[in-house]
Amino acid sequence: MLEAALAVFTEHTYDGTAMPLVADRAGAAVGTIYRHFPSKQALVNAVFQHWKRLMLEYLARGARPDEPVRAEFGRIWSALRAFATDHPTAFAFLEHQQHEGYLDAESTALAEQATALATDLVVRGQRGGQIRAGDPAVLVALVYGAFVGLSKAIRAGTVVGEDEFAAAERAVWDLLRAPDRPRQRTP
Amino acid sequence: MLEAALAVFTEHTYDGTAMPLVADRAGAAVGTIYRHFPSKQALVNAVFQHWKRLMLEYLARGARPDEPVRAEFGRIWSALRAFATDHPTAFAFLEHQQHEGYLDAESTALAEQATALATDLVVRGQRGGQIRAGDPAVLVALVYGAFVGLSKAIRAGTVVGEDEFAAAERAVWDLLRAPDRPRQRTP
Amino acid sequence: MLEAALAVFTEHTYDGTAMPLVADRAGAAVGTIYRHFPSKQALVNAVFQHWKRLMLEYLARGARPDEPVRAEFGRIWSALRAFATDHPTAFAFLEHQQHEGYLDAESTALAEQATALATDLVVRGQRGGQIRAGDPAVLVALVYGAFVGLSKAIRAGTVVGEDEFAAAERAVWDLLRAPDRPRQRTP
Amino acid sequence: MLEAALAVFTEHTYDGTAMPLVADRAGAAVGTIYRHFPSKQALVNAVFQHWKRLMLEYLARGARPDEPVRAEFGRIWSALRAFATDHPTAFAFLEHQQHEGYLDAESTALAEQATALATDLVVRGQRGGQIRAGDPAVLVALVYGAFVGLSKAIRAGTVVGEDEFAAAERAVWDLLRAPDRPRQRTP
DNA sequence: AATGAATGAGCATTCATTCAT
DNA sequence: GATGAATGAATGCTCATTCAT
Repeated sequence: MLEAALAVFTEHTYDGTAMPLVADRAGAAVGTIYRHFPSKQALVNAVFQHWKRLMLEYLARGARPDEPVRAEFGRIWSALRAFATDHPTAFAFLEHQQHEGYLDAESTALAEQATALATDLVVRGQRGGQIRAGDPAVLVALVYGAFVGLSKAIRAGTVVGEDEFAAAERAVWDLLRAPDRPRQRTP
Repeated sequence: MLEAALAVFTEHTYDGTAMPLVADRAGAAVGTIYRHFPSKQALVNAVFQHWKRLMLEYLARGARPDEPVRAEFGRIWSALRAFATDHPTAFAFLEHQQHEGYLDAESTALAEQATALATDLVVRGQRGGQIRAGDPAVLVALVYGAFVGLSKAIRAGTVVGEDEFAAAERAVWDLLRAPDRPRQRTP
Repeated sequence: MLEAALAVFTEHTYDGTAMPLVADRAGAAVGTIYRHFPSKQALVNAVFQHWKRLMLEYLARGARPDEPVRAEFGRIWSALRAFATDHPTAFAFLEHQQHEGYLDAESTALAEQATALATDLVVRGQRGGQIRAGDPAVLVALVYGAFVGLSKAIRAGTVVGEDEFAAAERAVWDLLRAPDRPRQRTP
Repeated sequence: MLEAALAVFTEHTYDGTAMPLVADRAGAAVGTIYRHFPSKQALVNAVFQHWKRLMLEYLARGARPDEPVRAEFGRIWSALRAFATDHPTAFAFLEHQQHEGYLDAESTALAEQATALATDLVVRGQRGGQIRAGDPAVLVALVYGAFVGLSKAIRAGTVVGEDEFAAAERAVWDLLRAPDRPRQRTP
């Protein structure tokens, strides 16, 4: 049922989705949905939380304490990629802007958890000199934005192979990583 | 009226926006909107086209033929920044995903025009060796995505000063630019 | 303008007709109609009265006092025919049932005038023995109904030539005329 | 619900009838109507077909093969009378002109079926010499028109008793029947 | 627990009418 | 006098939600 709701919400927007449509897709009756979720809003939030949690699991998977920042970035990038590949609809749904209107506190908290994870990485990288200086929030925004842009392009039809994806990862790391000292000084 | 429509569409989604709401915001009656636009869909498209065109103007502004690629990137970045600063709501509206359902051919064409502009820059940069190899569509997706991510953060409350913005520009250029040869070879 | 109103009211029903449509057809602006008629209802009534009056003129035309009943019937039949031929749209409009909702007192009075004229003929014919006995209202209803049915068929596409029309007139007169005494009694 | 729809459509015209009005009359909510009929147009057609079919049943009732034409006419007349008496609103509804705009193919076919039935009778009567010569369509139009005119009068308040009705039937048969030969020749 | 018919507020859109130009 | 843009109530229709089965 969460599956069905995810599909139609992603296809039609929250406001553009009629409950009967969700029911049809789920192969259940409207009334049945209301037995499990008190309202449409509760349903989207359940959907959001379900997949955001799964995404967080992907991100946490294989994490090692004291992992080098560069490697951690690579692992996170791969995790995002895996999630977006395994659950493309879910990823599309999660990244849609304008969830603001109907997301509840728990959903918002979950979303922030993902951001916190990324911010933490950036901060550690900055401390260790591997990641360039500047507001971590800005860097996270740029990097996550880049990833979202890429996924959007993929969903829109751009074919991105294994190599291409790895190249993209390196490109984004170049966005993040501290510039070489010599380069900065010499004209 | 385009102003009012922009505001409410951005706040509430296309489907989430009721025409009376547009009317209220415009300080006009519902019927009046229908004198100017035959339907809600025509209205969003008018809004989309109006601001997309303005954005294209910003991007074209100050362009010089034979401008070096690095400089051109900087100018485009500044143009985007200027547009997003001057018309934050419009920028938010334009970058919303899921426009697909209701945009007409002309709107889509306009959107592609902007992408073409960016792709063109990337291709030229690749030919000249300033921009890294790879599918230009992927690079454009990453870069535009990064910019969108940044604007989203700004709209969400992150304060980004002049310096910070310039730093972000350099970071994104690092995403784009061809890596230094020596760095790749030496351990 | 009455012409235009007649046309659209006949094509679309009173309720189904929008004032802008009347305006378009009349080649005038909507406001202009309201300069001449205070409301849509006033307009239909003007239309109704205009053509009902004309129809009454047709019926009165060529009337002779002390004309034999049979001849008078023929003349009235021809008058109806002439009116329905000269102003087919007007005839169609006038004969539409369900005028009740919006016709005012004067329109109703005019309609009754036509009925009175026919009833008077029937009563005189009954007194003179040329027209069969029975409630004159019933006979008038049958005869006028027959004429309306015929016009409807014509408007629907049935082609009715001069001879056919004369034959129809004789048939309807047979409906009206007193049956021959001998026929009733002798087998 | 068909009952309620019939009532309001007959009182107010198709275009003049608002769906909430139908709902009120049916003692149901607007949405409920739309569970049973996909649109207002579908509703009128359902109403039309329901009663037109019933009327056809009335007409078919008691038909005998090889029934003499005169008797068949009487039976049909009685059937019409019975239908118009049992279902006066339905009869009024069915006979309103200008159904053209919204009736669908099936409704139209049903209407033609009734006409065909009458035309068939006339043709047989003409072959047997009982019914006067001439375009059967014209005769059917006159006769059905006469019946409609009568019903209209009745609905408008004219009281028509059993005898009166039988007399009307004879009068209309006189419209239809072939004139006596002798009458035509002798002065 | 599941169903889906019923509800009525709400939506996009139209239309009679007004009124500044 | 004529115009047609503006108005907002009303229309056909949809949809989140309820509830008897």
